[in-house]
Amino acid sequence: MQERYNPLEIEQLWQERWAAEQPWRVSEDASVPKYYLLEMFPYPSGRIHMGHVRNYSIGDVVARYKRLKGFNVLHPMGWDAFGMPAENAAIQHGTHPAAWTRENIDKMRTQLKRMGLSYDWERELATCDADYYRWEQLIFLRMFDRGLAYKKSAAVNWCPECETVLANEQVEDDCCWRCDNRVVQKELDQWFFKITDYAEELLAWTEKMPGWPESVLTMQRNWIGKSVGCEIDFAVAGHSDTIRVFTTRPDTLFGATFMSLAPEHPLVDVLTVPERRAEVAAFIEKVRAIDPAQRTSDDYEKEGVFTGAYCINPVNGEQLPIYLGNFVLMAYGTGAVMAVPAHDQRDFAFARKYDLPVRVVIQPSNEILTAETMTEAWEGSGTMVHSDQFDGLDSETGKQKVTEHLEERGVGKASVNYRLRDWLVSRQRYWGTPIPIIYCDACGPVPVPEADLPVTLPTDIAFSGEGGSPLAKLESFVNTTCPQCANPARRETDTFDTFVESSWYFLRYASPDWSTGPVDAEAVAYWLPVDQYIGGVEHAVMHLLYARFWTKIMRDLGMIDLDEPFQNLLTQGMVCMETKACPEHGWLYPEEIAEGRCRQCQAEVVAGRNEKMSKSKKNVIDPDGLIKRYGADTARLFTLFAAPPEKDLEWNEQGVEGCSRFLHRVWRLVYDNLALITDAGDVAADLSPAAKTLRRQVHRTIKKVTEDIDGSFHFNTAIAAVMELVNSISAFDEKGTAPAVLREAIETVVRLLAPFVPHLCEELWQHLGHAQSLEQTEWPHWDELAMAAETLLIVVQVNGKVRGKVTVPADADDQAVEAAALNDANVARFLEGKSVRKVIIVPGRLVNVVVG
RNA sequence: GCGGGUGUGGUGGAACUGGUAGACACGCUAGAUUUAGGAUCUAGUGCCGAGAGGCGUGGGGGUUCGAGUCCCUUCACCCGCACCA
Repeated sequence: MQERYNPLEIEQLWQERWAAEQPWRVSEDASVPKYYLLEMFPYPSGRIHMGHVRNYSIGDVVARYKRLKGFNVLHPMGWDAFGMPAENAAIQHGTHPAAWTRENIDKMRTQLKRMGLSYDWERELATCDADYYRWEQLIFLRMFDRGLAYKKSAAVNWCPECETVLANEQVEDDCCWRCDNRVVQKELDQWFFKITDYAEELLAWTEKMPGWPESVLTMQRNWIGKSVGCEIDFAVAGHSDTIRVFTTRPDTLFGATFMSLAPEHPLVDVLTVPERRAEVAAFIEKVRAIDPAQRTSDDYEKEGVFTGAYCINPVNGEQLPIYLGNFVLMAYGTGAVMAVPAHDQRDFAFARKYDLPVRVVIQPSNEILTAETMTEAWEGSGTMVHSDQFDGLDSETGKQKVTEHLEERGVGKASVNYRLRDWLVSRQRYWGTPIPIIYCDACGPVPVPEADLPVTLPTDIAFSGEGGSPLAKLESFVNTTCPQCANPARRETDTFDTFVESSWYFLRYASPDWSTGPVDAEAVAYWLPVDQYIGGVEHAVMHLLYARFWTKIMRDLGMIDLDEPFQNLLTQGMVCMETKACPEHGWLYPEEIAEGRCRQCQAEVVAGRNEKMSKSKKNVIDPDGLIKRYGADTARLFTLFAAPPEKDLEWNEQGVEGCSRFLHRVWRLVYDNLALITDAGDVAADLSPAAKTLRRQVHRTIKKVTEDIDGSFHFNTAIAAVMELVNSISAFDEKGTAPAVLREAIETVVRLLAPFVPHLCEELWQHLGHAQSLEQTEWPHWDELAMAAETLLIVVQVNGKVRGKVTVPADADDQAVEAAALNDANVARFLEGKSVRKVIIVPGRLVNVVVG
């Protein structure tokens, strides 16, 4: 054994051995309990970043721990390989997206292997493989067949200069990122998945997922946004049309004083009176340019325009003017809102601005509202007034009664609305899964026959960044024949949102080479659900909701028997770092800064905020350098020790040194004591007090580390506990007389650290004389007997302030503890001249003496 | 704006069900030692105070024998918001 710990050398050795032996390949084995551990797969950007290092280090600890606990652990890795960056690289550097992506995958695979992560690499998959996406196309066809995939018009960001669709990310201050021209909203025919059909089920299951963080479930519930209410039809005066509204407050119907329509509402054209057309058109044009999220915020100035038309309130026959409002969205509800200014803040603001009447119909219990004196809407409950036969009802009962009344008269019905919208899945881009549809002039949209799958993404293609999707310009791809009538036809050139690929990769891992369908149902039945899913909190809603939806789709298509894909979810925090900028050159990488100054212009660098590490802000640390300098074990240990996984991790390079130092200490601990413990026998029955104390700590540490890993993933405190044990072993001064206790202690350190720093521990385990790998061992057990203490330290307070500490036998009763506490010299000092009113005893912990 | 989080020493963080606030580590200070090594070892290190002691978990208020933890209120920061992945 070498005197010095040389991480780079031993890590290379063990990684070579792992590559040759592939110890983490698994197959189904009904005789062993399975454990499916999954970390969110990466986008192959080319380099791993600290977020990956953290995510995969966390996962690897759990994978290695579960194997030692006897589970058959599935721990796969793959690549979310489609996406915009590959296409951007093609536009900017002329590289082909496929080549760029493959190269990046190779680089990142090497980096992940360099970290010593225990994956079953045989199951590796990349979503850009036709063998993967062909099954996605198949599932799409079956969804299309059942009406779960459909086309409708939707607005996209459009750059008139580049004549191309822009992602939200490509829009900077309402302008195109490439040409800086103003972006407009354009209506295009788009593919949607009917996730709204599953809204109720997705919502209901959130009540049955105890393995998920409550915060994530809450976010998903809010995203689905179920609201119970009522649809009401308003006839339009002088027209045959009616306007349907959705409201959660039918009890306020008598307070409606006007109607607000979304600018995109289909009736706008029909209703608007000729003399107001110009004004209405101008208003629609203005609203279109604004981001919907912005225009519906409470802060945004409420604006509208009168159409000149009126509708009729079905309960009292009143004529209500019809306006367009910038705060009404076509995508939510029916795109029309009955306006009740007295009881809705947005309507109130609108009414005050356009001088429309306010009518109070709900009176709260603690004040009297009047339309003239109100400064904001009363949105709470109360008693119904000015509502004819409903007067005097409380508003909750009123909701029901008014709904019943409308239903009887056939002008309304109880209804449920969701905030959730159908999933827009088509993208006007090249680097994605082709949507398998053919457009025929005679037959319309025709699905590609399943036997013709996959529709392969062509590779002979040019990228300019202008003129829309490159696929649409490739005649050899576009031109085809109709599968139904054999006449010339055109292929769909849109591709899928990359969220589609990531919605089922975890199912494919169960049988990655299955060639007769998306998955082998038996393999899925064995491995799924994922027992532990780990990934960034930023995926709390979209990815995790789409994956749940897709699982239910595959279930309903009869492909799998599974309701929910992820049993337990751990959402890790982000890795953050302070952004730094030069007034001249903008954001700077750490290496572009020397002594607080910009290397280029010597200007003083301005520190920004702590934000998520991102290339655009240049506040990134390249894990490669870290690994090259300290080794993978130190990099892993540091990310795990710096913070508990669910919290954001603020990057601080200095802590790395400490972790490296600790591993050197562990190495020395073994090296220095090797001769002493090599021939140590069993632990003796009668131990000295010091040996007993060390042994007690050994077993308490086993318990602590086990519970920290298994229950809460609090690896930082697990590591701290082992550090404390190492400190105690170093300070143990009976090493020569109690070698068996010393050996047990040292071996425990090595075994407990194995999931965290596997290379080092395997190496030390070998030096400790074990022929078998640590992986063949069982996770250590703790011995309650060895943990028991003979004395306890009791804190003594006087009026809640600590005044002393006493040591008592572990079996002392309350009386004895109280006597010992009152006897303590410093405590006695504080009791002098005062009378004891009460003594509170917390067994095993504390005595509080209350004096007056 | 809506939704979800976070806030504790100079720094990262610890604290079981309301019971010693600051474990462990970084940094810093002093000393020792050395075959000068990304060294190691010993002691110290929340703030104020000579000390006794007092003060301290973003701010303000409350409940309690006792509050980082529970309640009310307020501030600051971070993440997501449907075409980034």
